[in-house]
Amino acid sequence: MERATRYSKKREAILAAIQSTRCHPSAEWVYQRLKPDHPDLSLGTVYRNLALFQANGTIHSVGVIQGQERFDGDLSPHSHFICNCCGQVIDLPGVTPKAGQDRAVSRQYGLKVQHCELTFHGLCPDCIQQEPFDL
Amino acid sequence: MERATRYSKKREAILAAIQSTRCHPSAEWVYQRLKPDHPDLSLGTVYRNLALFQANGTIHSVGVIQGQERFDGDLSPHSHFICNCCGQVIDLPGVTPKAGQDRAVSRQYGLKVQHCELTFHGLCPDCIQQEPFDL
DNA sequence: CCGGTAACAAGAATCAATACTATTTAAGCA
DNA sequence: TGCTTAAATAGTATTGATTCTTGTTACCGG
Repeated sequence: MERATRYSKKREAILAAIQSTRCHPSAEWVYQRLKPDHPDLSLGTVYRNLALFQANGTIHSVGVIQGQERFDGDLSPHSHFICNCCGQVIDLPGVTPKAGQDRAVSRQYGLKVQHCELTFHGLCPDCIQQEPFDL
Repeated sequence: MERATRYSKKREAILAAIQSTRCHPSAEWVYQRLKPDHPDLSLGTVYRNLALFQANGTIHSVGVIQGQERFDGDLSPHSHFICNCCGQVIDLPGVTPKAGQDRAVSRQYGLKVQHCELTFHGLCPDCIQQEPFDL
């Protein structure tokens, strides 16, 4: 009684788009990116497939930034920095939570931890320059 | 040339509502909570003041969960667990990132880290029971 | 080739969040 | 206390990301 997932060219293109960029795209970004090669692509299809990829763990959500959900196709352990000013997301490879912390939390609180994320917020190099005064 | 911030009974009530609960409320929750005592409260006022509190660091955002932004009036260092099933947020007091990691990231990447958060995702005790099969 | 169904496009609907405008009210001062 | 004025608000309209609906297309097994 498995729900089959058929092959689809659009779905493949959507996944490829996410996995081939480091910019942590939104649904709209993916849509605009694929539009030229897939003129009949629908925004709804992008949303549907992003949800699908997220559900089966193929991609992760970085969270909602300035009103739009942002995704990440890089599953290697790393953290993110999010600029409070421009909304840019920067990868922080090698930056991770304490080892075993997820398991410790699961045990201590009776939870089933499936994912753990460490996120930093502040100003990116570009925005630091444009902010003459502090904070 | 400072922009004065006048006293406002509604604003005080909104802050009190957030600080007096452990449920990490949304704007809508605060609105419904205060409605009985403040029949003429406007949802816009709730949003405006939540943004104000967030801007001056009186409250923090937990992030957007199931389409609604959730807030936290507890500024003590702690982390959160978010249930992927019911959206409940559970406090994890004492659970923190590695000490000094924010400063290390700032230095290493030339960023200005203002805030750092560690978040766990998975199933809460209630939802574990209702999920007979894994994940 | 045919029937069943996943995937899809297009557009409508939803709804959290924001913007707008007229009104109310806090705060300083005579 | 009464006056002034700009912040704060209520109420309503609007926005915009996301989801849903409907009818169509295309893949797959038989």
